[in-house]
Amino acid sequence: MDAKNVNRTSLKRLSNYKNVLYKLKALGFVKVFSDNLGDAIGVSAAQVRSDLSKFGITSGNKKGGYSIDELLDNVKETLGKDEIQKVIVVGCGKMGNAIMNYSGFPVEGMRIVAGFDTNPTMVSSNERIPIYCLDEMERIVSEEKVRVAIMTVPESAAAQVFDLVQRAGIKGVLNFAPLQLRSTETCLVNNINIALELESMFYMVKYSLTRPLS
Amino acid sequence: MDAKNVNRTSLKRLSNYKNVLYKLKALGFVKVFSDNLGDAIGVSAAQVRSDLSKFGITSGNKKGGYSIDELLDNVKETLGKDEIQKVIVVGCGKMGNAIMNYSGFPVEGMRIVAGFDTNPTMVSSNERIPIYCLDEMERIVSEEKVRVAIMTVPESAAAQVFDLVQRAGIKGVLNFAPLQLRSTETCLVNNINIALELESMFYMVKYSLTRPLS
DNA sequence: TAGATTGTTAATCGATTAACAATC
DNA sequence: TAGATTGTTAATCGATTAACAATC
Repeated sequence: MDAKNVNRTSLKRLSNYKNVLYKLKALGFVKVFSDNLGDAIGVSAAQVRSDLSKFGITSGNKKGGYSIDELLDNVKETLGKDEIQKVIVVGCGKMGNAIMNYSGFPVEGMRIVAGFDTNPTMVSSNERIPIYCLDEMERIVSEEKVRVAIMTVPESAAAQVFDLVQRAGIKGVLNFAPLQLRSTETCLVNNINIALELESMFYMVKYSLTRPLS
Repeated sequence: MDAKNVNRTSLKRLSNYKNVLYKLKALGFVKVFSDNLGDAIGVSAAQVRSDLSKFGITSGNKKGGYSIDELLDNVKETLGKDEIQKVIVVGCGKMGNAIMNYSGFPVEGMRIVAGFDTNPTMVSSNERIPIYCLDEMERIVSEEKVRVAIMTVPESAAAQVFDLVQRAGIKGVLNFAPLQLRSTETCLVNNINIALELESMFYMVKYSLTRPLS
């Protein structure tokens, strides 16, 4: 695999291919062409083949396309879906609770194991997920071997909580706080700023830039 | 302004500059250099100047840098923050309610005017925002002159609701449903897929790709 | 003035696309 | 076999960065 070209964009496409493959499989399909996969997520067939090749997936059959089962296995293995991916939610307000109850996560392979809050008496509406006090984070993260956290805290708490999260040994953060956190040497941050997304949307609409977004 | 280079990435950076400028202003600063702005959001000074220039903002002063007030006015005008930006939330489950109560939106210039749901008897925890039945969408959107919607519906309803949203006259959609919607000729879609973001995060962490994300 | 910073142009970098040999 | 599709290489495209003239 050509690691230098692997970036968030190509990874998200790979995840997307996986979703499409599951759907095709559910519909009873057995084979798929790069052309079909491209159509399904709105990219070119060349892009699909280039992506798969980049991740070292070359199970395609000239003329015959790809076996869905085989391709799915390869993609799942590449994305690490062979093992269960644990994640914690830090900040159990409305947004944190919404994510803890989010139905869009794939059933297999991804699991929210705990929530954390300054006020842990608030109970997850999803009773299966325990909520702890922030200062128990290091213990739980270590015990459960969690490496990824979702941060849904208010802006005012974000910087301080990010320190805590890093000290707990978390290696990757999906940050929903409206504050751009910077990746450090040991912890990777992916910022999702809803206000920013919305603002860019207003602009695009205002100037009728109805071309597809990247 | 050089519209052909305007894309979501540069727009989000512009929004980011605005946030930084507000913070600097609050701290009592009067002047700022492209170098400072770049540091603040983690891009180069050249990128900052290139962005501003692209949006037709050339209020900089050689040697003196930029006046924060003047630059802020220019950025706000470019982003259309001179007028109030109305938005509706379609799907008032946990995620929809979390967004209706989201504290990260700038106080000025951005306002959620209504929520919509198949079951409109559920009341917004934020009492200021009324919740209507889906079939009232066209009327409200027209009366309130809304152009942008946030979609927080289950995957199973997404395609159908997207049709409804388009028929109501919405021109831009921020989609949180775990299903990639495609932009049409008249309606621009920005997909935010939390599961996808999380999955790419797992991968990056797994291979210790702790380089900053794009 | 001398030093420093902008705005813009040219150079670089990286990602997407087109083309095509290999081959089922 | 002939036609079609992969995997990869080369060409293209676009975005970022470096460089620098203009100038405060």
